[in-house]
Amino acid sequence: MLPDQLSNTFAALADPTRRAILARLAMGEASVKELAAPFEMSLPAVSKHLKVLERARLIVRGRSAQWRPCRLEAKPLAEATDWLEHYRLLWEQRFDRLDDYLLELQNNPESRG
Amino acid sequence: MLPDQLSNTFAALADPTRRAILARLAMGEASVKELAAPFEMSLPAVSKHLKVLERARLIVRGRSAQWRPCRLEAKPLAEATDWLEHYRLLWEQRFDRLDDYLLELQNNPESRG
DNA sequence: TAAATATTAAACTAAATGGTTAATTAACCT
DNA sequence: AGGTTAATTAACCATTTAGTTTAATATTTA
Repeated sequence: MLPDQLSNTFAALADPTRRAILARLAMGEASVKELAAPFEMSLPAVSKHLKVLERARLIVRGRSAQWRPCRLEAKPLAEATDWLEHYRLLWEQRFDRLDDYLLELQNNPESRG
Repeated sequence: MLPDQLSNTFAALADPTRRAILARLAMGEASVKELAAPFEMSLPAVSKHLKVLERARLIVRGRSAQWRPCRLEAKPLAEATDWLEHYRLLWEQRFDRLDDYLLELQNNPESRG
């Protein structure tokens, strides 16, 4: 299946290096070298991670002399957050109902059925 | 790198079939066959998706005769949501600051620098 | 023009993913 | 015991992923 935006976003988030890069970019633009600094892996490896983030549209890259500064793109991340938030509500509803049931059971054990 | 919980969670979410399964499970427990029904793929394929969800601890499986009902496990999903929410705040802060700056620039163009 | 810096491309490898079909296990029902 | 239903395992395949090292490209600076 050709992956949709949401799948690409979650796949991009499924790697600690890429999440750290996004966290850094939340502080503002940075060059590839700056982004690579905290990691032990090679520069091409970081470059590949950036390409993954770019293909998933989580970052955009500018150009300034020999640097290619990266900038966060918030929208797809917001969509992923929304998806999770939406289902969070459903799960919590379910747990609320379960809580209600357990509470009712305590107060009125005969209502069980 | 051996993947952490958060990476496993996002990786599990990076597939539309698995997200649909989670959405279904938000409505309540279901058997493998029930979960497989909406999809065109084979049962073993769905079984594998469930194994991915189980390994990522997004679901737990019970046992009842020949059925193995699946149930949603909310906690890791909540952690993923929290991660995104946390950074959502940072991004939005940044955009707020940018808005402020652009607004100030309009009102007082000489403040640029 | 030549050297240095920043970044990507190429070629390779090992492991993981997502799917298939066929066979197997486990529990139920006659 | 034998058949049916539910689900997993096994064996296989193609593609993707995450990393490596080496080489190439682009831009600034001396």
